[in-house]
Amino acid sequence: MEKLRRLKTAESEKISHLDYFNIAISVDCVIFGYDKNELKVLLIKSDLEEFAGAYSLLGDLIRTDEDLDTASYRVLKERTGLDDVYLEQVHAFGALDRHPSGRVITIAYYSLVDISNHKLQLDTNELHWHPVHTIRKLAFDHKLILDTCMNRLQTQIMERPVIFNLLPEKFSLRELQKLYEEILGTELDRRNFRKKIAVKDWLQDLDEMESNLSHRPGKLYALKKEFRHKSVNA
Amino acid sequence: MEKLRRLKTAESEKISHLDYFNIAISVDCVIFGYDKNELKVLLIKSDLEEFAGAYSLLGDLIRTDEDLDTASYRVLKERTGLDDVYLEQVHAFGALDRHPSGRVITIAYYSLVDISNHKLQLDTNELHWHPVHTIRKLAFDHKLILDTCMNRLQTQIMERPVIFNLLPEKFSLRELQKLYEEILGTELDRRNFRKKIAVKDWLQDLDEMESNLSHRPGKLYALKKEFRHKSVNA
DNA sequence: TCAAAAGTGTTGACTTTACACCCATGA
DNA sequence: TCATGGGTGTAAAGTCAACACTTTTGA
Repeated sequence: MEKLRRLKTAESEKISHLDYFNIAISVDCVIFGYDKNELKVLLIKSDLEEFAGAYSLLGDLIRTDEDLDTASYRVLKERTGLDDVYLEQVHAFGALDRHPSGRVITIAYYSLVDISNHKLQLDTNELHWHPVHTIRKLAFDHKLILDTCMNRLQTQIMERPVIFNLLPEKFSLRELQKLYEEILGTELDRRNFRKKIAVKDWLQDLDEMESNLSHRPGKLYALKKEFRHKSVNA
Repeated sequence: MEKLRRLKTAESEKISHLDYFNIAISVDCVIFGYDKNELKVLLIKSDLEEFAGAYSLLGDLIRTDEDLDTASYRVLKERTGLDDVYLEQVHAFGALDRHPSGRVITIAYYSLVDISNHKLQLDTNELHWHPVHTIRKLAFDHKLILDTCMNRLQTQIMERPVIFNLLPEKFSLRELQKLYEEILGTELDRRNFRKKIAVKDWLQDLDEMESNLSHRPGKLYALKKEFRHKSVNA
């Protein structure tokens, strides 16, 4: 009762799979920024007739010679000129009808950029920052993707030092707290917040103070060097 | 300085994208089972010459007419005959060299099945349950995928009632605790464990007892109906 | 009567929350 | 001198971890 089984070679398998090579695959990036106490996301006017007037996330088809993370870095770099951003893969979306051009499966990433420190050329290409809380609908399934990434961001900021990618290198605890409150949608007690952050031991005291304020200046901090990672995998 | 911009139609975009339709996309399922106090994963002998002798996860290319979750359900059903399993998407893997046949991006799922309750026809197709802790290497990047899914499982069981998909409908608290310990790789205090589970309020007391044991029988419980979901999205 | 596991509460350590006053700065 | 936010500690509540004895069953 022994069974003989022919081993396929990779090459023969490739041929038998050719049928399946007509699904396209893309990355879409939820690019978060923080400016004037508001969490924002970078959107572009959709260039598809089907979604005329609607905004969409920034994305592109994946090229055959780049892996997933590389593809999303490329999208970010091409669209914003930035390459020191935080990137994290969140989820794959593959509903049959999610793209009117045909079958496109997309891998969603969120990324965090420090708006203030970078001057994007936004005016040139219909690219704009939109306050996250004002966004009601987007092209494709991008609202769902945005919400999924927003949830992920909310859980991540409690667990790992990612939020600092949204801030300038030097920041005060007040600025940090405001950002937490904006992302979580809650108010936090100042004393308890400071204790919680102190325990995590993420921050370096810079021995510098804020300036140009109409009130008592606070100390400035920076994220400790050992936590400055640009992305997390798996 | 107004700019005129031609809107593409979905159809025209499709044509310009044809170049990109030569990346294949698959799903791979980490199918966990629990038997004889061991967490196991269902593996198949790789049918690629390049990985002769190695085992791999169960996966398949995605068909053009099925979405991601459907594809992984299909893989499960085809390979195991089961369709009442828990499935959850975990991560997309897309390294350039992860598949010797060419560019294949895979979406990894983990799934949980109750081994005892289902008789798979395992002998027919080189499909076997392997104790998770004994697995050192797998074909492709499947060891990485397994580890990623294992981590996800560990965090999920603390937060949501997913673990019950590995158990028969009726189980004792001792069986449940053993399973937690096996997945987490730790020992748990019995009294504290029972308190923790009680607080979560996931269980229905069946007013039945174990039987055929050579020691004092324990009460039997079942997961409350409202928690019996077969998968979670996003 | 032995072996095995069921069932059950309390204490101390730790963590989290709520809360108020004085201080430094620029307008 | 006013408005704004900086900086700080404590007490009470809640959560978590450690720990032991009696009971039930079948062999």
